[in-house]
Amino acid sequence: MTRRPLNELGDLQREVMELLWDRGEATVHDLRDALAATGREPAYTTVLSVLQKLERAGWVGHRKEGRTHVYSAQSSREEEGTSSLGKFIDRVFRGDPKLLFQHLLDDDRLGSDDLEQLRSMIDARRDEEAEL
Amino acid sequence: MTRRPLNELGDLQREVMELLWDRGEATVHDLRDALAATGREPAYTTVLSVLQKLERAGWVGHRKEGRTHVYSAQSSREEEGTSSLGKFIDRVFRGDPKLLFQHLLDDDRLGSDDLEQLRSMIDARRDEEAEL
DNA sequence: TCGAAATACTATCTAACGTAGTACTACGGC
DNA sequence: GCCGTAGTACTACGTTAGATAGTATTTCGA
Repeated sequence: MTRRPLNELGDLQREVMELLWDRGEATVHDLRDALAATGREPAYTTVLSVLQKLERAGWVGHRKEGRTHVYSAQSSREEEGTSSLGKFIDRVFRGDPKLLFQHLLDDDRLGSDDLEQLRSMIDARRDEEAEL
Repeated sequence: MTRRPLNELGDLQREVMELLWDRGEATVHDLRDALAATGREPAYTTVLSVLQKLERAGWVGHRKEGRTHVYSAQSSREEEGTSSLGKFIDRVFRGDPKLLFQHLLDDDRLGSDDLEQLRSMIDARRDEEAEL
């Protein structure tokens, strides 16, 4: 079973993953409370079901603490971001990251400060490569 | 009805869109033949159904030529790429394009030539901005 | 041992894709 | 003018997945 990328998870699933990534680990109750604070108020069993489904799909794992299950993400947000990004580039930009980048630049989502930062990031990356 | 982003279309739907973008326009038969060439062999009515669904969702339009419908994309691949990218960044990188960019760099999907190109792209973009 | 808390199991509703069959329409040849 | 064929419209089905939540079962602790 190939797992769907992060951006294709359902809203509740993604929110749960975000919470787990932020907290490291959490019980069903923790998550339910956190969700309640953001307006959603899912039933306890709803959150549990979501977690169990995420666990079957390999997104989360749990350990036992007494009788309660403490859930945590199986992979980092960074890893999921990367893998999700890869699939996204394949689908939308035919595997060409430069195309994506071009869109990013054209999209004036980035100010000139941002552009400056990007340059530094590229340079840093290049230095890293030079060291090898 | 908010249209799903490009990366969330089904495989057949996305293939059809790609074909339309490549060709400008095409009939059901054109598309069916093109798909057959790539291994898929959907029935004529399947392709038609997909097109009709895409049309309802605003992805494609058609004009009449005699009794046949000639389909074409309603928006450019560039536009769809951009809008799709926006949603993707929101979902996976919490709205921060720089985070995405960092992933791109770390992912060694890009060689040093590519990095050089990115720098030029940034500079070009900066020059554009300076002109305003 | 008994009750409360937690999880496991199961079910329903909705939406979307892919697939394709059947029904209807209209042009073009005879 | 009729009829077949090509084309589209309509409809249906199977599958998958998410969101939701109820009921059944287990187990810890007082």
